[in-house]
Amino acid sequence: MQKPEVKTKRVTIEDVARVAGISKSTASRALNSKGSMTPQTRATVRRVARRLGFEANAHAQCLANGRSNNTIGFFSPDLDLSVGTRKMQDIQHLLGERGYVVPIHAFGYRQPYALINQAQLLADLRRQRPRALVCNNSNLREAAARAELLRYCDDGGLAVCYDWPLEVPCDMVVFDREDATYCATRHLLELGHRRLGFFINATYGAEGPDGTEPHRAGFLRALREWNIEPREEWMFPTTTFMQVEKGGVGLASLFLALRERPTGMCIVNDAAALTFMGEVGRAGLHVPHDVSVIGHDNTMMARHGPRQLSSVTHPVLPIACSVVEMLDSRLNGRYDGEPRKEVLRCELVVRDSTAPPREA
Amino acid sequence: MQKPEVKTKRVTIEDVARVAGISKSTASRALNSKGSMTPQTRATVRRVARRLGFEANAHAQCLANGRSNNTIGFFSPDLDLSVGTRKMQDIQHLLGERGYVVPIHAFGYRQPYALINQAQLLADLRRQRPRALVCNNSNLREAAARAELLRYCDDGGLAVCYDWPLEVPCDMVVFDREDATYCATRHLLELGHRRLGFFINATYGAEGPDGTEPHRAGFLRALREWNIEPREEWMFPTTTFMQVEKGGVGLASLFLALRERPTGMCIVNDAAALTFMGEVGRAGLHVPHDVSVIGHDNTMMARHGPRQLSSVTHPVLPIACSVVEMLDSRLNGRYDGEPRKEVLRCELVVRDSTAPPREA
DNA sequence: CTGAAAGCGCTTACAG
DNA sequence: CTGAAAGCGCTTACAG
Repeated sequence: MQKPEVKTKRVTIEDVARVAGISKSTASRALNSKGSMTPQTRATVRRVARRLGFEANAHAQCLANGRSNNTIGFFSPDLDLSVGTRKMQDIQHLLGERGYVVPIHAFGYRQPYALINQAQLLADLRRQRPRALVCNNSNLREAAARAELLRYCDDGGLAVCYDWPLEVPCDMVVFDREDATYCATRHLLELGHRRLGFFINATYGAEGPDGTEPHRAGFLRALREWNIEPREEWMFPTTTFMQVEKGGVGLASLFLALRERPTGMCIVNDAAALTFMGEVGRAGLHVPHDVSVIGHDNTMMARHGPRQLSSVTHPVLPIACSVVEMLDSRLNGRYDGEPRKEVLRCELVVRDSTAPPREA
Repeated sequence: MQKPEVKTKRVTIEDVARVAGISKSTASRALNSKGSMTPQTRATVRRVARRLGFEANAHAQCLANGRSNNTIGFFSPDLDLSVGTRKMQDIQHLLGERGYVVPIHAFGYRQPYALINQAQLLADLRRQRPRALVCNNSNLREAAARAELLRYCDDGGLAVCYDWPLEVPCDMVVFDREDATYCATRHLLELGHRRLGFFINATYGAEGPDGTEPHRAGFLRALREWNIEPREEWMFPTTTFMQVEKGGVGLASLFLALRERPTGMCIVNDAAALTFMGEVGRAGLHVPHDVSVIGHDNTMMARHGPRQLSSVTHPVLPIACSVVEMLDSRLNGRYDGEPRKEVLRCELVVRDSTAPPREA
């Protein structure tokens, strides 16, 4: 009683060996370019393998080898539509060039982070026994998830983390977010703004190791340097929209409802900044005359979109290169020392969404 | 001579069994909730496993089971910053809710597709023996890659493809792109435009099964219905920028250099449409008075950005739901018949980037 | 250069 | 309810 799809038996290395008239051992060596043997034999085995359509079972190989040799797990709680994904693209690509397969274990914004069991997912990934791990830990919220990562490292697993400082004994590339928002805010202050608002979307709102959200910290530091007291009602509430653009829409309505408004807005994320500009513009306000806006990340849309947006850069490619270089040096044994940490910073890009305030 | 990191031997199910004082077989059953046994025993085994930090080796399980039970491979030649990724988010999420782990094998835009060996990557994925495969085949260009997919299906592998019609015997959800661009173009025609331009970025330019690119085909069909001859110089050359926004910038400079310009532009991709609007706006043209613009996908930025953009929707969630439903019904044996095919369509969303042409 | 054998870590009939 | 044994498909010392 066969099922409609006759699941033909998979061809194994044993089949290849039999047809080629040699042993499994030799077949394996021929296929993996190991040991020495007659070029003759090697060629025959390969030909037979091709003809039979042999494909080594990756699981059996991993089991025999102890560790999968060329797959690197990529873990990221984020799969955004912006710089986060761009970094993943770059890292995956650079690693791909070096011969690695890098499946991405990421999670989009369909639901609040709280509902995703990050620890479980990391554990699942670890059970795959990848050769190494690349981990974007910027939204690795649960302590349990961090514990999983720590455990992976303690077990001798090779990992490189990026984007966020974390107390894990592995190489790390961090982007100085505090500094980024500080730079953005300072730009507004230097233009003469004294009434400043701040907004961040929840998807960017992970907390730093010291318990404070770094973007907010950078904003407050700049204000402190200028001896300005932050105004409660201008520290706009973090929204939990999974689509950051919606955050900008909500922000605009709060802003417009205000009796007394800031003259400058520091918004952590270009997309949110652009939708904010769109909404207040349609409400009759003029940017930058009525309100200056500075975003974060310096995306393509900030540069070339319908309205240009001042922003601070997010060093996507440098971060990716550093991650890959660190990983590669470990994989090749070029480096075998203490965990390294590299910090990368933003640059300010001024465009016409920021100008001195009207009253100045 | 031990290496600095003493790679402690991994704890196996054998260790668990030994400590718990029972056999491997029983330990396995206890951990996997199979067979029947004293609640006592089961509890003991689980406790021991937890205490020892046992984690089943996924490869060994797959090998023993014949097929990995809960990982579904997700293959996509794209990892964009728009609807493509949004669909992946949704599919991954919906599948995750059903208990599956869905690592994404995708490839970003760092380089032209030509340089990526899709066939090799698909073969690698297949060697992982996933429970099933979800495949976004919209940029599955190489015949070799298609052959790999076909082979996977022929070998009895379970797959669901989406986004693009392909001659593969598996369930399929396709978005009618020809129709989408037809609708967008018709909107311009109905407004009275007769001089129409068309632009598509290479990343969207895969060809349909009949050898024509469907968006272009939809554009031409609309023109034909209105008895309008397409003008060579207004069929703007497809650019190969990996970042679609740049496509809009290049398009703008070509457009501005034209002696005689179209009054309406049909642009396949909102991001490109928005950067186009930005660039021509800064060159002194007014949208929609000097030129009407309609995009594709109806993204958040089209709705809430600095300039609102008419667009046609891309049914992200419906596509994702259909894909998951089809897959789920097969996995659960609720359906076991012939390959199914579902076609989804766009809706037109009119905003203020389109208006009747000046001369009308 | 090549082959027989052991082993990777699990699961699952098959006996008891 | 539980255990001994076979087997999943490969690789790699170890002999020859």
